[in-house]
Formats: sequence, structure tokens, C-alpha cells
Amino acid sequence: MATAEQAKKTKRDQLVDTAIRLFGRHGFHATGIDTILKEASVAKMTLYNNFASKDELAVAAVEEKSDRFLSALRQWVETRAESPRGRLLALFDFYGDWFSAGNFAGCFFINACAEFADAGHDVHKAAAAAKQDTFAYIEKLAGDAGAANPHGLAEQLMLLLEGATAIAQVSSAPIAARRAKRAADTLITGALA
Amino acid sequence: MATAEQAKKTKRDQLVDTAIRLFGRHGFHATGIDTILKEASVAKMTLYNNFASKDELAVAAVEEKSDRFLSALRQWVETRAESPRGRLLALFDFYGDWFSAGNFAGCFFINACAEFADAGHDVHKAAAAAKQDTFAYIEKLAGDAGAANPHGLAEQLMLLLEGATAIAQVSSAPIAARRAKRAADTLITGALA
DNA sequence: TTTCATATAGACAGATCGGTCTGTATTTCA
DNA sequence: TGAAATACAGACCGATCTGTCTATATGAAA
Repeated sequence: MATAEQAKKTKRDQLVDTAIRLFGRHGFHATGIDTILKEASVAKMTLYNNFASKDELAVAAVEEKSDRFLSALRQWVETRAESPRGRLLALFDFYGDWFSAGNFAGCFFINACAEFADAGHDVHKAAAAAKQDTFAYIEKLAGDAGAANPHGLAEQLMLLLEGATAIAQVSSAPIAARRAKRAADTLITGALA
Repeated sequence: MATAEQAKKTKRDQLVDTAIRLFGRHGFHATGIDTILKEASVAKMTLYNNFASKDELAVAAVEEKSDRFLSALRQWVETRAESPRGRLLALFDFYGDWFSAGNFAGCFFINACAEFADAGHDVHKAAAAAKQDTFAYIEKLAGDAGAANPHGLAEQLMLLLEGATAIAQVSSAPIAARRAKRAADTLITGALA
């Protein structure tokens, strides 16, 4: 057991953990297999015993990241806000917190689709599925809040959240989350009227 | 002169044209120098006589793309709408048209920032400058429309435009532009009240 | 203790990368 | 026409890429 944080984790887990971190920080094509192996303290053959290729590791990283992101989002929202409307607004606080983290480098899933532009590529599809999961959660919150059209409200809030993420990434402006939250407040009011 | 479309274009222009196309479609790291040279019908030494490195070509591509994008956006908006409010809404039609083009692969500038995550990198900075130019134009339109706070309204509209771009890219959903336009209508009404 | 799956380090292959260099051909313009 | 700048094709360099292979070591279960 090399380090405490690797306790109880399989080699596969170590690879996916490291892949999420490095792919997220530097991109997919810019991150070589050897770098991942070194940082994960895993031998090359162990990687290829668990995954058929680098791309397959990338798919696993996207899927795992999706689970973690949604899980963190739910936990944040459901522990910080009680009212349905408050929970919709809490989404934006979660994003603001994320943007302000030192290692923020844009949305993992958007970036994945940028590097794997072909919509038929497995990585792209996994990223699209991740977005769909987030959308479904927001739609549920919108329904809880009593929106006449939960789907439509969720779409509008997604637009703001995605836009804030892009602006925060390009312009190093975490404040985008607050601006989005204000716009969301207006839209939510309209949708619940 | 090899082809008609290359008429009057310098070798440098041909390189930048091709770089915009290939970087935009496949990404920066996934596009090799040799591919660009082949498609541009330019020799390797000619590239390195015009640019110090591949990164410098990428910067030039981002800058040129920025000029073209903003120019196309202005032309669209100013020929399709007369009223200031109509022009703000026409922004979303331009984006919708762009999303529906066969070669849409997300925002060139967002993608550039994804691959060059370091905010201090020249490519990242050029992409951020491009976004700033677009923002300034929207802010001007917002002012023309009589918004009490043109900066604030422009920020809200940018959030929607960026969000629509991200959603269109990930989910292959050009319809996102229409959803964004509806949300924009609500926000514009609020901002002009 | 023997066995068997798993993990190790690292050499290796074949391809591709960005970038340099040479020598020749073409274009431009005085 | 002649000189200077520009562009050419493509060999070449060292580095890096993904992926394969070998041979050894470890650890758990029988």
C-alpha cells in the first residue's frame, strides 16, 4: 500500500482516479499513458489488463466522474436548502464553489466532447449521458418546485449553468455563477407564476 | 495558384484557414502539423518561416477566427433586425443557424481553452480576448436597446448563448438556441422594464 | 507448501509528433 | 536578364505516443 489514500482501492480504481485528475486538468490527448501510470503507481500491463485501450480508460473516467459529480451536486443541494425553490437556486452556489476551486479547468464533459468531437465516439456518448443525468435531476427539482413545465424550466436553468461554466473557464471568472443565479431567479419566478 | 479559392491568398492565409478548419473540427492536439501542411498545400519550411511554432499558428488561428466570427455575427444581426430589441433576439438566431451547420463542433474558443487550460497560455488568452470582443458587442446592443444596466443584460445573454453552445455541442441539439431565445426574451423584458 | 492469479519493471515495436536542414525550383522585381 | 526572396519536397532528428511482450515478484487460497 503506497499511500493512505490508495487504501482499499483496486488498481483499476487508482487508474480511474488518476485519469480523472489528469484528463480533467490537461486534457485527454495531452495526457500520456505513461504519465498516468507513473502518478497512479501502476504498471503498464495492469492498465491493459483492465482496459482494452486508452480510450476505454477515458470512457471509464467520464462515467466515474459523472457519478461523483452528480452525487456531490445532490448532497450539496439537499443539505443546504430545504425549500424546492431554494434547492433550484442552490445549484448555482454549488457551481460557484466549484469554479472557485483552485483546480477548476472547465467542465470535464464539455472538454471531453471538444476532444472527441465525433458524436458517435464512446467518450462523447458517455459525456452526453452524464449531462443527461444532471438534467434529469434538475428537472426533478423543478417538478418539486411546482413548475408548470418542469422540463422547460430545467432546460433554462441548464442553459445558465452551462453558460456560467464556460465563462468561468474562459475568463477565469468564478463570479459567473452569481450572475447566473440572478438570471435564474428571474426565470424561476416566471416559471412558477 | 492551385485552386480558385486560394486565389489572392498568401501562404500564411492558407495555413491559418486550414488550421481554423482542422483545429475546429478535430481539436488542437489531435491535429498534426503534417496534416495541416498537406491540406493547405504548403511546405513545412513555409510554415516555420511564418510562425515560430505550432502554438503560434494556433494563436493566429484563434485571432483570425475571432475576427471572422464577430464579423459574421454583426452582419447577421444588423441585416436581419432593425429594432434594438430585435437585434438582441437575432443573436440567438445566428447561433441556431451555426449549430445547425453540418460542421458544428462546439465553440472554437471554449475548445481552445479546454486544450490549453493554463490561463496564462497565449492560446487561452487569445480565446479569452475573443469572448471579450463578443461580449462588448452584445453590451453595445443592450445599450442601444435602452437597458438600464447594459453590462448586466449582456452578461445574462452571454450566459444563455454560451450555455446553448455547450448543450448543442454535447447533446447534438441545435434546438438549444430556440430555448435560449425564449429565456432571453424573458430576461430582456425584465431588463428593459 | 504448492498453486494460480495478479502486479511488477522495463525493454521493445511501430508509428507519429514538432521542428530542422538541404538543395532545388519558382516567383518577383529592379 | 539577373539577383534576391520565397516556396518547394522530403530526408532527417530526437522525442514521445500507444500498445505488446518477457521475465520476475508478490500474495492469497488450497
